[in-house]
Order: sequence, then structure tokens, then C-alpha cells
Amino acid sequence: MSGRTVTIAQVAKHAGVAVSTVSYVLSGKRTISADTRRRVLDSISALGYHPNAGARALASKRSNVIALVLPLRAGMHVPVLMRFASAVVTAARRFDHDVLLLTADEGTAGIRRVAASALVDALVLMDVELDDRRVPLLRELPEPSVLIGFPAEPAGLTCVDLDFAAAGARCVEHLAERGHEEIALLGAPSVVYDRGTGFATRTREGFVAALDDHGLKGVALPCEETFDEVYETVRDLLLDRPGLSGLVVHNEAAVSHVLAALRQLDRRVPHDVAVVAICPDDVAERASPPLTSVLIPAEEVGREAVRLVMDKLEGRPVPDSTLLTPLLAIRASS
Amino acid sequence: MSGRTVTIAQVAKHAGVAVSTVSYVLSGKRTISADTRRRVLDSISALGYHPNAGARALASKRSNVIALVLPLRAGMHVPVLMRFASAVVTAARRFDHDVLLLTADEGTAGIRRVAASALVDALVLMDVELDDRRVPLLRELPEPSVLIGFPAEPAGLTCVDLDFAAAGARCVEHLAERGHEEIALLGAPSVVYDRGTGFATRTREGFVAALDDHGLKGVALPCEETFDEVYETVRDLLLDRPGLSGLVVHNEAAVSHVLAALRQLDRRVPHDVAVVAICPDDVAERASPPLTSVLIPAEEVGREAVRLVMDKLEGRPVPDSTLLTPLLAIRASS
DNA sequence: GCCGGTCGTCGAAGCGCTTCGACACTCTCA
DNA sequence: TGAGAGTGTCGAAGCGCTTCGACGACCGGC
Repeated sequence: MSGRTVTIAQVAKHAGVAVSTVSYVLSGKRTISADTRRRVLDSISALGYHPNAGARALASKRSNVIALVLPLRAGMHVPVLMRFASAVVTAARRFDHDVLLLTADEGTAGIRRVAASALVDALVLMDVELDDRRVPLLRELPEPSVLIGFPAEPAGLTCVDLDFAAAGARCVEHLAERGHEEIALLGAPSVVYDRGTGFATRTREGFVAALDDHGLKGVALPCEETFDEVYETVRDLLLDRPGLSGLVVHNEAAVSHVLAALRQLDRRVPHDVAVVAICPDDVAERASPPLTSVLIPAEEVGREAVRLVMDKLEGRPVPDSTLLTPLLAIRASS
Repeated sequence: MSGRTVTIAQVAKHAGVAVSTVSYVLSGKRTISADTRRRVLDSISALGYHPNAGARALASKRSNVIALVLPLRAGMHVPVLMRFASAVVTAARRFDHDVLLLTADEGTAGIRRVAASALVDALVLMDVELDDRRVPLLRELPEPSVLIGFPAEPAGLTCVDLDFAAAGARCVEHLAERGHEEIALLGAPSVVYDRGTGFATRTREGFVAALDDHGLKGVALPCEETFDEVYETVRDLLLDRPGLSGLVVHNEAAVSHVLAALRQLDRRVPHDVAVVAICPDDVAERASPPLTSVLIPAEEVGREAVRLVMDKLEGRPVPDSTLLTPLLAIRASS
């Protein structure tokens, strides 16, 4: 093994070749004879050599690091975010890149800093809002970037997200197939709609449009996240709309409260009220009864975001907008 | 502003000084006259200069990046993890460092890689387990590291965590003060105890010891995370122990299920059964009724971990073990 | 048998920064 | 008044890597 900081020069000497030859073995940018390659690789593992990241970045003008920028508002969707983050890291490693984590408290200055200092080659932004103040900066940055979520004006940007409109519609379609005639969407807290967060709005639009398509009656309501508020909302809803027999819940924190409220109101799921959720799989599975759900494909979104940003880094053309198709998992609640 | 990649040489020329002078202005490692310093700083902002991270790392042997290593098992405590991560990033920025995110799927190889390639100066590991396979590696690494959580054999390592034993004891003490005589701890799922995760075990030990100290009767049970299982556990518990009037819940996912189960069993909180939780504040506040809780101080733990790792980087001595005192927030449930 | 064309390898020139030693000053104090 | 001690600044030597141009060696074609 090593004796502290093995350099490429030591590898070269050990293998009896030039430094540049070792470099070419590693990068594959020039042809190297099988024999030489083997000798070099043997020396590398014999010495325990790891290329120095700083030196490599300096010489090649590539740091092989991408920035992952956390959302402006902490506290929302936290579990899903973690899965995004984890998926992004895993995907980045497939492309031999690492991931630098950036929070929002530094504001746009952090983004500017890591880009200007060549700490990162590219950026992935999570949980982009409709009116996201990070977006103008991205436009003027030479480093490529990919957004998870859609801002109001996505022209010229590369965005990935679950197709929330389709997700909302898919839930309606499912309930229509099951014969329900009046349904409701319980969405995000109203503050989320007020600040125009894209995914909440788009789900609602998809839901409302699909009501029409399938000739169903229905309503879309915001939904707060404490049990008491959820309980009231559900109670009032059932009171106002006696014919209502289906519920779509697009609010991870409220899911279990909705079910508890229904139990308390003596409505059986799915007998009296069918419930479909838009939430991560594990939440749906842990509920009682397990919920039919449109899963939020965090892994897929993360993977796709990284793929796109790598394509941009290599100068390959990429689509402006990538919408991932929602997948409905049918469980006991509908 | 810039015209693409401003270097220190351009700043030096613009300010009419030597390159080294600019460097010393930036690092403060030599005295510079006020006048020169101002000229240099003016040039820096006039040109929009940002030091190249790679070059700096190469020359100074410091990358100013620390690694944040995610836990081996994904899926546990996910929301809390995100707050750790965020706190670590924020704290690291205060020390002018950035944070590289590492997942466990690369195994220990990832840790070895970023350390050997000098990509990072130091490491912070989240959610360390009793028998953590990353720990032996840390001992042989020259880079300093800090663990969040305690392994079975922490000698020679630097560990930070909430004092879970004290947290368990604090809950008992609180219920004893309120006059309860028989109480129970609903803890993590049994699989978590089986693999010996430290925080679960330590809470239980603190709980059990405190029962004795305060002369209470009680029991500590594992607790699964689906509603149905929680319901059964709670029902059986109340059946077996008619005198039981207090519950400590140390399982974030089960908290709302426990409350729903109690509602269903017609036990009023806190009138019939007092409930104290060990969970993040927002979960406790969102419950109904809002729960008296020992909060898990993610921000503080993250901040402390970074402070320690920076101390180690600077060669300052640090304590092997840092236990953060639990804080009980009294709310409506007890 | 000579010419042009790969193929495989080498040496050297940076990449942008930090840091060390040197050096010209300006103060002090004997 | 001159030795000694600071100050403030400079120049140059790397840090470990990539990459460019050069150059033998070897090939087939005429």
C-alpha cells in the first residue's frame, strides 16, 4: 500500500514508463499497448495510487463534481428530497462524478461561487419554484444546469419532473373506472398554492381537466397538515357533498391524518370512500389500509437529471423539458 | 465583471502588485499595508475574481471541502437526516468549507477514494451504527473525521450525538412528576434493536434505569410502523397493564399511529393516557394534541460535528465524545 | 527499397495558486 | 550614526496532473 501521497510520477517510475503514458492509460485518450497498460495498472494498484483531484481539475479544467442545490424553502417534502439527493449522488457516480451539496441560505451567491471557482462543472437544482430567484442566474452561467421542477418561464432551461398533471388525471381516471361519480382532491397547504409552486398547481389542473373528460363531479381543495385541520376539512367535505365517494390526496404529511379522520367519521376505506394518494411508495404501503398511489419516482427523476446534465457537459443536445410518466400502484384503498 | 476565468495574475496586474501580494491579501498570512490591501480588493471586485478551487487545493494541500457520508441504511429517519445534512452544510460554510455528499452504495471505497484523491480534507459520518463497517477505515485514514452517533467501540474516534439515555430518562422523570405510576416506552421497530442501532438501545437503557430511580412500574417495547401493528401493540399493552397511564414514543413514523390508535380505543390524551414523544419538533407540533416531546436537535448536532472536525483539522484537541443535552418541550399531551 | 502512414511512447509546457526566502525600507536604541 | 529589528513586497519554485508536438518503429504499397 501507500506511504503517503502516491503521485503519478512514482507510478511512472515503478512501471518504467513516462508520466504521460500513465495519464493516457487512465484517460484512454491515446492508444496504449496492452502490455504497457497492464504494467501501469499493476503499478497503480501495487502503490495504491489515486489521482489528486485538485491537480487533475487544474490541468484538465474539469473538476468532475456537480453541485446539487437544495430548495429555497426548507421543510417541504423533506423525505422525498433526501431520496432525490441520494439518487443524484448514485447516478453521478456512474458518470465518475461527485456531488457537492449547496443550501439556499447562501442564496445565489453560493451558486455563483462554486461555478466561478471551478469547484463544480455543472449544477442540478432541486424543487424549483415557479418564480425561482436562482433561475435568472443560471441563464447567464456558462456551466450547464438542470432543474428538477419547472419555473414559470422555462424557455432555454432544461427541466425534469414527474408529469403531475398526468398524475392528477390518472387518479381521476382510476376512480372513474371504479365507478365513482363525485370525488375530491385534497392538495397541498394553501400557502403552497399561493406561492405558485408548480407541482401542486399542475396536479390540480390535471385533476380538474380530467373531471371534465370523464364527466365526474368534484372539487379541489387545499389541505393543511395538522390532524385537527385535516379532520375539519374532511368532515365538512363529506357534509357538503353527500354523494362524494372518492378522495385523491396529494399531501404526504396529511395522508395519515386523512385516514385517521375517515376512521373517526366512521367511513370505511374503500367501502364508503376510496382513497388514492400521490406520495412516495413507502408512505402508501405503511398506511392502513395500504393506499393505491401514484408514486413520486424520486430515483428516476434524480437519475434523469444527472443524465441530462452529463449530456449537456459533453455538448450533446438535450430536450428542454422531460416529463416522467406517473405510475399507479393499485392497493387496498380503492 | 468577468470576461471568462479571471486569474490571480490579472488581479495582480490590475492592482499593480505581485501575484504573491494578492495571495497574501486573500489569506492574511502576511501583513499587507492598508493601502495595498484596498487596491487589491478593489481590483478583485472590479474584475469579479474568484480563486480557482483546483489550483488552490493543489498548491495548499487543502481542498476546503468536507465529506458528508450518508448512512448505510437508507430509508431510516429520512427527514431528520435532511436536517442534519442541511445543518452540516450551513455550518461548514461558516468555516469557508463546502460539503461533498457521499452515499453508502459505494461502500467504504467511496470514503477511501475521496480521501486519497484529496478531494476532501475531512469527513463527517451520519447515523453511525454500533457495528459500522466504515469505522475501521476511519481509524487508518490520515484525514480527520467525526461521527454522528456512536459505534460499539468508540475509542480513538470523535463522536457527537444527542444524549439518548438522558432523553429516555427525561421522559420518565417528566411523567413521574406528573404523578404517573406505570408507563411504557414504544421504541423503534424490533429490527432496529436487533442490529444494535445505538440510539434506540441507549434510549431504552435510559428509560429502564430511570424507572428504577423514580420507583415506577413500566416496560419497554419495540414498535413497528404500520397502523395495524401499532394499533395491536397499543391495544394489547393497555389490556395487559390496566394501570398504565403514560406512554413514551420514540419512533417518528409511529407517532401519529399511536395517537390514532388511542383515539380508536377511546383513550383521551392526556386525560387517560399521557404521551411524550422523542421526535423532531415539527412532528410533535403537528400532532393532535400537540405532543410534549424531547426534540432531536438536528441543527445543533450538525453544527457541533462541523465545529469538531474543524478543530481536528487545525490540530486542536477535541473530546472523544460529545453528548448534547436533551430538551423537553411541554405541550398538550402530558 | 523507399515513402507515407499509423501506432505507441516520451518530454516539456503549462494550469492557477501558495509559500519560501530575499530584499529594500523604515524605525528604534545604543 | 550605525547595527538590529521589524514591515511590506516581490520573484520564483513548486503542487500533480493533462495535453501537445515530436519521434522512433513498424507496416504495406508501389
